[in-house]
Amino acid sequence: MDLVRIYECFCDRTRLRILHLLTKSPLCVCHFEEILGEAQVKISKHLAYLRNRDMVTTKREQNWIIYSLPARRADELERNLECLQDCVQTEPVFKRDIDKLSKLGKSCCKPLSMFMRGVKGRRTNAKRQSSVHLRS
Amino acid sequence: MDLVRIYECFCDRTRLRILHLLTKSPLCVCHFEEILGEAQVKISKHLAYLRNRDMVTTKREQNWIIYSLPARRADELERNLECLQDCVQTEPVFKRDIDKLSKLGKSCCKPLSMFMRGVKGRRTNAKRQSSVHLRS
DNA sequence: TGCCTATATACCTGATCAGGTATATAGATT
DNA sequence: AATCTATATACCTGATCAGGTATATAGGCA
Repeated sequence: MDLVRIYECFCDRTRLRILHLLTKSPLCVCHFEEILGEAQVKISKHLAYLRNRDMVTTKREQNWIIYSLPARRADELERNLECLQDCVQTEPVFKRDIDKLSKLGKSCCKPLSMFMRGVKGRRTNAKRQSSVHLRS
Repeated sequence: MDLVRIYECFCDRTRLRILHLLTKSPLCVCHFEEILGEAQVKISKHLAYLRNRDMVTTKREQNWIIYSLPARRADELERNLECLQDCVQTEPVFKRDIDKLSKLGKSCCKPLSMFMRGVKGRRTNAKRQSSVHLRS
């Protein structure tokens, strides 16, 4: 995977928040709308941007399209996602996003736990992933 | 330092190569021209971009402007520079740049070793210095 | 003084992008 | 079948950007 491509995906705040959230859990568009507080079209277009660059994968679950990080990630991507998780601590908005994520519950479409079936985090961030309680 | 700003600086290949080189050594514009094989104006404009975002600092040394990474770097920047150094191994162009860097010698302006010590009063005997030692 | 060298900047063009409004589409539901 | 819901896309605008050409500038030097 092209390094510059990764940074292009990282260099917009909305996309960075989306990717950061995805390191914690697969999510559908309405989750992002809810957590980021942004219009559907804006979320949708950033997701398309990421999808076009193989930065996220999708699957349909009834009415919803669930976005995930790809199961197999190039080393560079994995490293940068880890770096991102270390770096966001200095910027409150990312923490707030995670907060909202853990409080989502059933406020929007399906309980998150549904989306996580058959999705496992990868080695290094498995620990981090479990630090957010996603039970509905 | 704003995370997104960092990624904006990283998301162009020329800038990424410049920053990667700077993790090894301070360099002047003609060094970049030589190593990257790009026109002066292109290098200069990317350096200005980085300078405007406090990603690099400059000092004048006789005829040359020496670019360095800032001495004190925000945690996020430092982490991402380290991550970059880990990541570039998959892309040959970065390795080639470092190769060229170590072979620069006197082919262009001053021996690198000059730039690496914070000299101010050494103009008169600077010319005698011939050997190049690169921090790796 | 005036020229030289290294570097910066002004200006132009075409590309990409972010965000908005309006509309389309695919699958689910009735 | 028609309709509803979640999501995607077409189209528009203004901003930023990359790269090119031409020119400016600052300091060193003859």
